[in-house]
Amino acid sequence: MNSLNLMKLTQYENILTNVNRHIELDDDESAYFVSLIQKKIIKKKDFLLREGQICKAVTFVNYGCLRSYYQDDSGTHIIQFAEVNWWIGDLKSYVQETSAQLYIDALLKTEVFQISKSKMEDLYERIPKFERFFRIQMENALINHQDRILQCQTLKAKMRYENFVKTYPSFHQHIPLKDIANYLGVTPEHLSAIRARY
Amino acid sequence: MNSLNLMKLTQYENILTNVNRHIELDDDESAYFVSLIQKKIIKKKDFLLREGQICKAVTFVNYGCLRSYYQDDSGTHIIQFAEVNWWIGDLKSYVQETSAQLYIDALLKTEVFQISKSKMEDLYERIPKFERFFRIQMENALINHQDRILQCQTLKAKMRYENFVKTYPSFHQHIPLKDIANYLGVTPEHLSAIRARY
DNA sequence: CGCGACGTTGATTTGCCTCAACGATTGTGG
DNA sequence: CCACAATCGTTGAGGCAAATCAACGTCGCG
Repeated sequence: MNSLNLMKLTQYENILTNVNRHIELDDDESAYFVSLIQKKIIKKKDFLLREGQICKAVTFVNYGCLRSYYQDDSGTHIIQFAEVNWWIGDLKSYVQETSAQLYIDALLKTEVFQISKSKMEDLYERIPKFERFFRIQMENALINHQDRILQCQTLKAKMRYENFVKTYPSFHQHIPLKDIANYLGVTPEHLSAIRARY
Repeated sequence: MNSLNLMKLTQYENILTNVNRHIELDDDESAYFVSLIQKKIIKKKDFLLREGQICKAVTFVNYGCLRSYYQDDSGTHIIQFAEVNWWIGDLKSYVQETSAQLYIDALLKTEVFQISKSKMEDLYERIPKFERFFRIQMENALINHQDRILQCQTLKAKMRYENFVKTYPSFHQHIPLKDIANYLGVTPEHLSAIRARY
């Protein structure tokens, strides 16, 4: 491991730490992994993905904040926010190689690390541990989604909002109220009314 | 491959076909895989899992129909139905080894194949392809859950019901209306009213 | 500075829930 | 095999949570 490699690794600290929560990489593996990464800066309000494109990479947020949403004639529907250390993408489009149904854009200036699908396949081939990593990643995402479905069906808007604030306290900083309302599945007016009642 | 093994494999046709949708197994691998399976019959209304237990296995439905639900003071909330060729479990409990929040019971006499967590770990060790299989499995489940969250937030009960019927036409056979209503997040009365308006 | 986006408030409407009552169906014990 | 109970689907009346529509003040940004 030479100093060039070390330099390279420091800027990838976030993502390496994230990966190391579930699998252990030695230095060569880390170096190979980061060599697959493509870095990208997205300006506020710019798009990382648009409906109709094919989502060809998995994305990790190194700083900033992204938002994925679905759009139809009845409006936009926010699926997910992704801050630092979150993964995001249009999974369906990525897996099935069909056109994306989601838009992904930036609420702030955001830096992401992307690994293309073909490089992901190389990665799985060369370091099979990553199959495990992304399986665990998917499992955790699935658990969160199950919780969200449950909440969406069983809780009134007030409780959903309180849970949201408790679960993602940091999201409040960047995310406008109307987006939180949208994510929670209520109108901004109604969320505003809820907050007015402390 | 001797005839004993062949005999063993035929009764595992469903699950092997299911696995082979995403990964290819040779005969030895198939034999090893099925050797990990524990078979279980669940009578109608009996439980496969109860709240508070730890979910120690992944479950595949060979025939019949299961139902997973969450229970609290406000009642029961159905998370999922699982017919033939579906996988089911309390993922959170399984992954984190915490007590289950879900009940799983049978709507019909049901046969399941189970693989315990410790055997799953052996399986991942010995046939790493299975990491891939379950990663894909999780990805697909996640895609479904995303769709469901979207529907739950954007569609009125009538549309949700129509989509349900279209997506899972076979579920109608076994599953009582009140359970479908519960799964969709509406009252049986309301669903009944919806159906009355053709 | 002026425009547009955002958060707030209020009046009205609506989708869905709650509660209650009633046949029809299923299942169970005698 | 029947009688009875329990469960299920349906219908209707009344109530509530949240949507819709509209108006208004504030703020950030070009």
